[in-house]
Amino acid sequence: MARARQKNGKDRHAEILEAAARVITDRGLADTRISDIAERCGVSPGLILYYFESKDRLLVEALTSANDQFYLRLSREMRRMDSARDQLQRLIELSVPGLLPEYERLDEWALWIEIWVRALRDQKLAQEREQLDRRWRQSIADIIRHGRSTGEFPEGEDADQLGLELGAMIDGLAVQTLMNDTAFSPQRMFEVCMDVSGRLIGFQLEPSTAG
Amino acid sequence: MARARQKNGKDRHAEILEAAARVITDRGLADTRISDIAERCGVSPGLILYYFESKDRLLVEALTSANDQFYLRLSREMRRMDSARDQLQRLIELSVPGLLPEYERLDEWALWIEIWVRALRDQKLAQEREQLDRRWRQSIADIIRHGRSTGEFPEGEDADQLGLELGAMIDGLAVQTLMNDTAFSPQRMFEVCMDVSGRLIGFQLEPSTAG
DNA sequence: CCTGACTTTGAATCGCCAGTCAACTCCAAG
DNA sequence: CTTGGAGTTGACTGGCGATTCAAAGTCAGG
Repeated sequence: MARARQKNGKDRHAEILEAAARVITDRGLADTRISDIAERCGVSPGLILYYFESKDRLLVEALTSANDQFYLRLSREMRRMDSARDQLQRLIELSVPGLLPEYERLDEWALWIEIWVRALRDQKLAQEREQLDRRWRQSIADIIRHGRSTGEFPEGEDADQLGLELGAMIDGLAVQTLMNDTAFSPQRMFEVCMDVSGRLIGFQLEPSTAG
Repeated sequence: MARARQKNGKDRHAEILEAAARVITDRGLADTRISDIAERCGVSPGLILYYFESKDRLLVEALTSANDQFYLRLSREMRRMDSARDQLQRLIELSVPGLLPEYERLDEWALWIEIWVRALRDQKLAQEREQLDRRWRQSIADIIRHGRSTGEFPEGEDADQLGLELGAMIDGLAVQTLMNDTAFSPQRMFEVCMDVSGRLIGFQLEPSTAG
């Protein structure tokens, strides 16, 4: 019920959310106008407010739902893999801004930073953010636990703790990478993440690409 | 010359920059109005634009100059200490949002996130940011080099590389902490940072507070 | 072919705020 | 005392953009 598809088969609600996420990525939250979103959907500005109570609500929903989709994609992939090491590698790959062209990445990280800024003053968004972040750390911790149960990884520090540490490092590095720091390429971020993960979790890295 | 003090001894330029930084911290970059800044200075809105070409320039300058001051404070403190371990600990203390009340911290990190967001679309600010960040990693790397030269720290991975890794982790954790994540206190961040630093650099942590 | 609910439009309204400006204060120098 | 320039004020302008709204359009069911 609730939000059914239109006659022509489009789900306007979702369509607008996606357009909004794209516009935010392009222009930044602060410079996103309703008419930009409308334009991207090929509809009139009025329609946007027909589907969303206000610009504010729309933007917040767009930010979180984009993140949701990233998470869904991630966990779908994780489920398909047996090896914890492969899972970890894939998680890192997906986390490096601009590493994989395949998914026409709309740079989730840019949205993520916008969430941070806004969550500082928006109670509701702050809670959502915390939820999303918990899930993110959890994914990492789960991989570690999985690896330990299969013997791929040695026992060691608390997995949740490691999830926190690695998650934070990935966050920090992703920001650098997103900023296009000249001292820093996506490839480099990938290597650093794998390397530090190896040292903190306690497994050996294959030398180079495929040793 | 250039920017001399006023008759009454005030340096309006600096005064406005500081007020701006404060307002940005309170209200967020997006909701900062010229009149807010004026109000905080106790002057009329017109005066703000008498001293700064435009709101935009003022805001950018406020963001970077606040960060500058953090750096100056940091390096001043570092110079006073001999022990690399003490330096590292102090650097981390200063980096944890809300750990030290002493410096009426205006939460540099909140400003830092605003810089990230804006640097994504502002070429000039992007360059400044990179400069500031380089300095930040450098500070960490310098401490490590210092510690190795005195024998406090063992030789190991490239110091600049470690600076990058630790810097990123501190960034990531600082964001979590700033967000007031319930799973996360300033104290906890401090411990995690010290712990991971120990493991990555290769020194032993004193057990607990003062072992 | 009607009817009415759901969609869509685009023009009109409305408040807000950056930036402008003419006038005023204050002071130092002559 | 002047005078001139820096500093300061606060009212005013202009444009922008969120939101509203009345008028159309579309379509399913009767």
